[in-house]
This record gives sequence, C-alpha cells and structure tokens, in this order.
Amino acid sequence: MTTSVAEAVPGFTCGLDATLRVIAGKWKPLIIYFLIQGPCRYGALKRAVRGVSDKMLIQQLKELEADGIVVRRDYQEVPPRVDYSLTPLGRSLAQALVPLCNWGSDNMEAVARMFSEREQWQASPTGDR
Amino acid sequence: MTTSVAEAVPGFTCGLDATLRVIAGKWKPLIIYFLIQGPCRYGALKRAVRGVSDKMLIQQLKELEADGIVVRRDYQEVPPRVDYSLTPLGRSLAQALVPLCNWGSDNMEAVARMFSEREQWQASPTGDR
DNA sequence: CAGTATCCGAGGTGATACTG
DNA sequence: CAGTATCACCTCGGATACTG
Repeated sequence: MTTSVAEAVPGFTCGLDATLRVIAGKWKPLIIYFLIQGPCRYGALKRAVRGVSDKMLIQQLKELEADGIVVRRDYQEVPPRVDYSLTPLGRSLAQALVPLCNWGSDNMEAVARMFSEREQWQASPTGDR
Repeated sequence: MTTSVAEAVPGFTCGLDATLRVIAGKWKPLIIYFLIQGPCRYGALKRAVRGVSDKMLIQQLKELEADGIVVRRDYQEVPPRVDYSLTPLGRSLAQALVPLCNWGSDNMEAVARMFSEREQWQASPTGDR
C-alpha cells in the first residue's frame, strides 16, 4: 500500500521517524545543539561535547555534513584550521531541539533520580561503595 | 578505567543531554509520540510502531514506565487486556517531540534523498513502484 | 591542530519459540 | 492477547596508536 511518500521511503512512518534517522547517534544532537552558537573549530567542539572521542566526533560530523546539516570549512592553513557550522537546514533542526533541551532542564532532577534508582550505581561487587 | 562519579551519575552537560538519556533507544520517541493520541492497547501499539518486535516494545515500555513516562494499566481480564498511556511528565516530553516531528515532515523529501543517496536504496528488488 | 587507522568488547537489536 | 525466554548477530562506540 504505497499510499504516500512516507510509505514509499525506507520506512518513515511519520516526520519524527525521518528526523530520528538524521539525529541518530550518541553525539549528534549534542553537536547540532552546540553549533547553534555559531561556527566552531574542531578542537573547541571536541571540548564542548565532553566525552566524545576523535573517532566518534569526526564520524558523526561527516554524516551530518553528508546530510546537509553542518558545513565544514577548511582554511587551508598550517597549522590546520577547520571549523564547523550549521546550514540553514541544520539551524532549523537545531531549533527543533530546543524544546527537548528545555524539557531536560526542567526535569533534570527527576531524570537524574530515575537513573540513580534504576541502576543503583551498578554497585561493583568488589570493594566499591 | 575508574568510573568517576561524573561518569556514573548523569553528569548532564545540559538539558538536552538529560532528555537524550530518557529517549535513548530506537523506538522510544516513536512510542511516546504515538501515545499522545491517548491510551493504547499493547497490540495496537505494536501495530502502530511498525517494525518493532515484542521484545523491544516490551523492553522500551518497561524502561519508560520505570522512568515515569508511561503508565501500564492491566485490566486483569481474560483474555488479557492492557493499555499504556502517558503520565503528565510523559505528555510534556511528548510535546517537546512535536517540533522534531514537524521538522521531519517539513523536510522529509530532503531526508529521504540523503538516505537514498548515501545508501543507494539498499535494493528494493521486485514489484514496487 | 585536525584528523586517520585499527582493534575490540558491550550491548542493543532482531528472530524464533514458548506461555498464561 | 500480551507477553517471556533464549540465542545470535552485528553495529555502535571506546581505546590506542599514528600522521600531515
């Protein structure tokens, strides 16, 4: 029943589904959201998105670039100087992320509690408390 | 590597980070978003979130329940009758998902194109169109 | 500074079979 | 109908080492 574009495509059941494919990946939303602030050099981005490795950062950045969300600008300098920024499409996506961010801020304590309760700190058996 | 508290505790760098932990999982955003429409029986939910397996659906539902996002109501009937609905917290989260859904709808063709280009359609062998 | 290359393990995910 | 249980894959992501 190929009724709509949503059906014809690899499985977009709705707009949300489509969006999720673009922001799929542990770090993408964080990257996109941080870039709202404007162009950012690789190093600064890496520091901003804490915990991300070079491999992951580059990988996700490349995918975002391929998807038309970010733009990589290489200044062709020595030492290397590169920065990343959002495309108009990326900016609109970032804006859509704002409510999510606000929700997290508003409910951060509740969320933190969920996780500490659910995982019970995974109490390591051998002498950790 | 010693698990630092910052690692163990949701060391949320921002609200978005917190939110992402709640909706982490391939199906959760779809589940939450679908439940905006109101309480939904297990079977109906499974049909709505297309492609999800029992195992995944139940698993994610349980996590969402533990996180206070959804409520499971068991009618104690035979045959079994269970439905799931959003808590107030869940409803607020679902609302935060709306812009994301709209973004996907607005840009669905662009997104579809990205993926078809990137993956070359993964082959859809016979009898479509 | 801004990457690239490779190895490796965890666990997320799916397929299948079974149950009250 | 609404799950539960088990197996197996396989991708995602982390650690490490190297480069222009």
